[in-house]
Amino acid sequence: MVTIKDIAAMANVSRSTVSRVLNNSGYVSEEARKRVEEVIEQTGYVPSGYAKSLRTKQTKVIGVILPTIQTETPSRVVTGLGRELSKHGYQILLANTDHDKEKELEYLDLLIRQVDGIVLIATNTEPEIMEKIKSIPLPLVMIGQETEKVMCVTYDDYHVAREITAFLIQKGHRRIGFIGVDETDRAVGYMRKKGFFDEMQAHHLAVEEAWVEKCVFDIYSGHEAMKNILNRSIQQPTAVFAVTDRLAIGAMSYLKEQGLETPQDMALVGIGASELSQYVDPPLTTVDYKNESAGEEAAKQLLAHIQGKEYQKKLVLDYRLILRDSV
Amino acid sequence: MVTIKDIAAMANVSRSTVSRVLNNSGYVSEEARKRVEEVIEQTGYVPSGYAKSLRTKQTKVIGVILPTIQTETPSRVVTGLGRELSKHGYQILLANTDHDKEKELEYLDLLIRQVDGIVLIATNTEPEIMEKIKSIPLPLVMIGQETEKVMCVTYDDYHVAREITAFLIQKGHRRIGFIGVDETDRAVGYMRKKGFFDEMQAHHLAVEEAWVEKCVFDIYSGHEAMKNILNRSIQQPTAVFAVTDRLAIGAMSYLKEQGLETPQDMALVGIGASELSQYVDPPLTTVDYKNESAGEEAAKQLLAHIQGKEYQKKLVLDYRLILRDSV
DNA sequence: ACTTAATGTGGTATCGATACCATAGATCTT
DNA sequence: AAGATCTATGGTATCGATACCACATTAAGT
Repeated sequence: MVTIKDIAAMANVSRSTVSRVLNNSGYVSEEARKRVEEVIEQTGYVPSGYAKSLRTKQTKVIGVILPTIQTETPSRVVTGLGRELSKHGYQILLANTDHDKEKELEYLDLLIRQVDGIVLIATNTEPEIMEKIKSIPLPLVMIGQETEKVMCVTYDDYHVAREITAFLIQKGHRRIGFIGVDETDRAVGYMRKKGFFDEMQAHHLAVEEAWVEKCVFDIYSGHEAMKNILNRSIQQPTAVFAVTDRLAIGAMSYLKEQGLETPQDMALVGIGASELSQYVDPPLTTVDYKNESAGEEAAKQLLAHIQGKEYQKKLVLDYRLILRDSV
Repeated sequence: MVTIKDIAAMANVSRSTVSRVLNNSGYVSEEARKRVEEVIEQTGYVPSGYAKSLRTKQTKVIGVILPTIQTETPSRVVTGLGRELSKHGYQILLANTDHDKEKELEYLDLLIRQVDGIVLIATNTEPEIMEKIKSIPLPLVMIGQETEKVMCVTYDDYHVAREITAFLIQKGHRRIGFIGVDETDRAVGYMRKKGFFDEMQAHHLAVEEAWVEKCVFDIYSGHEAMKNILNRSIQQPTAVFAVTDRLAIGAMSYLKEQGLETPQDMALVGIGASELSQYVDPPLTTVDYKNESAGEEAAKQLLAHIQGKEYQKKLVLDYRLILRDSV
């Protein structure tokens, strides 16, 4: 492998001069610069990243910890992150936890000495992880979950839930079911649920226990939830609010199996604006969270922090209701 | 930041001994080991990855270049890659080209000095890129495209296309349309098309020009293709083979708009076994390429190569037809 | 013309780890 | 009992880059 030393020898200058050319720093004569650049061109020399990092304490790499890249939310966020980071010469080191909380901790430790900053697409806010996060001596931004003393880019899950619930009510629905997820996921599990119940209560509408289901994050789980709701309820709801599109689509597939029509027999809403949502039949009413922007914003704030510039500690992003035929 | 030197001082041993403890190499007395481990525990010391890399010439990082992570094929492959790589302590550096061929070249250069190996989820096999690839002094594996002298993990696109075409014919279809992509994508564009035409010819079935469309990789493009086929054909086909599920689903959405029934008015097949495919109405007949296995296999072969073990230069993976109601 | 500043270049220490060698004492051979 | 071998440890060079300083040389300022 060709090193800076070789380039220096071949161009008849010192390593220092080559380094100056490489980094466009200090004084270099046109003549010397040209010679060095030619040699670099000829040899296809690329500086060693780790040698550079060792000296400069900068890796130009951002670690991204996420639960999966198989669903649209994280993959969109990563796309946004990548787009913004690459503009500034940063790269992404991917740490996929596969929904394993242990690994989240492991990766945090592992990344510490390899990256300049960390983006955490979080799924839970348990104390153990929160403590670990606060102990990380590195700029870190959490996406999707709000926590004290940590940089966060979040969505307004509570008001989204209220708004979409209000929309169902406005459409005339009085008996509304709810398909949620575990509340250890504070944003998706707790806040969306709270928004739903608060809005229902504000309209003096009761929510029967039989109409409420807790799922994991997959389509089949939504299918089962709808089955449970229908089989268990004495008086059935006329609409169901599912906290993710995938759950709503699972629910819809069960309705279809039973020969029930959406929205006539049962209206449905989801959250996420997944690609699926517009191609199911009928197209699903949902909320666009603009995940790519979230990624871009997170990257911007993180880079600002790294570069010692001013940055926003908390950022709550905008959203957009997408009204389609499922209601 | 605490370094190996600090640990050595605190544990009253030399840096060499700490290094031996860290790497479980050479001789270390129980006593010394315990002292070192305690200090490491207390301080939360993590060795500097780049210092280590500089000395050992190993980064334990694999670069992954892909066109997007927003579609299921690459994201599944990356999941498989990650799963296998993390078992061996390797991490993934993600390079998203956003379908930009220029960036593919750039990233190849950029990664050279930062990773131990490269995985390329390729979309085209143009000479420029192929030459670059062959010049890379690093183990590299291509996924999804076959090329000479390069490690490849591929699918048997040609036979898949023949088989699924044969299936349509066996179901009684004689007039079959085709929605493909640009042939610079050799696997998806060229091989699948060739398989389709060869199988049709083997059955002495003609394919009218009006039934053939070339798309880009998105759902809307499939929608437009179906529109074109229907509007242009004098005698319309009774089935259409789309080379990806997304194209098929786009086509299906156009049929639905026009009040046409699948499969009665028009049968449809795709390739890819996307999650969407089972939740559209009717569920789509498609082919499962087991992308996660492809990722895992690619990782295994790449690691074998890196470790100087024996590895397979070419690997053609299995597939599975999934018969659903769209035919 | 003589100080001061700007330009250009090279030498050396250093980042934080590992590799490799030297050394010393304990244990084993024969 | 002398040499060989095993165990345990430390010292030093090194990986490939940058930082920083020292020193020329040239240009500018008064």
